Amino acid sequence: MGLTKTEIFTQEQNRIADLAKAFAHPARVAILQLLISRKACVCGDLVDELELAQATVSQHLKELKRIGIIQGEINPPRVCYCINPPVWEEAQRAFGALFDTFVPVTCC
Amino acid sequence: MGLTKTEIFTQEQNRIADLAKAFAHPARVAILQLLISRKACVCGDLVDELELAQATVSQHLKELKRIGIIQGEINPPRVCYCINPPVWEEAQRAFGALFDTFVPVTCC
DNA sequence: TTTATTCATCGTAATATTACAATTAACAAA
DNA sequence: TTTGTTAATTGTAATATTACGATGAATAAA
Repeated sequence: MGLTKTEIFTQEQNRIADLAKAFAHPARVAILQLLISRKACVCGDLVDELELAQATVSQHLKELKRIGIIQGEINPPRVCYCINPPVWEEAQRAFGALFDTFVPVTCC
Repeated sequence: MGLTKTEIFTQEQNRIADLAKAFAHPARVAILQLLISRKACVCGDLVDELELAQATVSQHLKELKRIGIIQGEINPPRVCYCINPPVWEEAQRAFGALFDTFVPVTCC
């Protein structure tokens, strides 16, 4: 099918899954890392850094914007992207909390 | 295409993306949470808990095993699953490090 | 006005993912 | 040996994702 049954999961589970998607492709990891390392918001030189077509980079940026973890400021003819702190911190908290719920136990 | 160009990314970026995939579907998040909450390793009652067909659950378990974040112990006719601590901690470290590299700056 | 630059969007092709029914495999118990 | 139970695997259908060329929109500069 390829169609996730979101209705049978909690809102939290669906949100975590969505936030994880921001990191679930190496190109998006690379984009996020670039946006962080160049403290100033990088624009389309992402295309130069990544060996991907401009349309492909734009598509990944769109997905990151949909999730909310980055924001873009139009500054014609350029667009300036950067991490969106509230959502970044939301992800940090959500994953941090999830990771912390596991306490190693002898098992199986 | 649907075919990720893994060769143009670093090993670290590809690994983070792979680890993120463990959390990038709400069913897998639910499975991981169940494996954690029932400290004893749950087996196929995952199928009862999740409103998903057995084959679907098995497929998600296979993906989680591929990533390495869970392990299964065959205990016929049952299989006992649990979190694989080293990989869980690898993910915790990897995401923790990534989250910490971002320091909020005024931007755009 | 024309031209150049940057980036989003559209269209398209190929592969991946999600989901499930049906089957198979592996074993315990009768 | 036969039967029952559990879970993996297979086959299949439908949707999603990834990637890119081409086009379009928006604006600055000439």
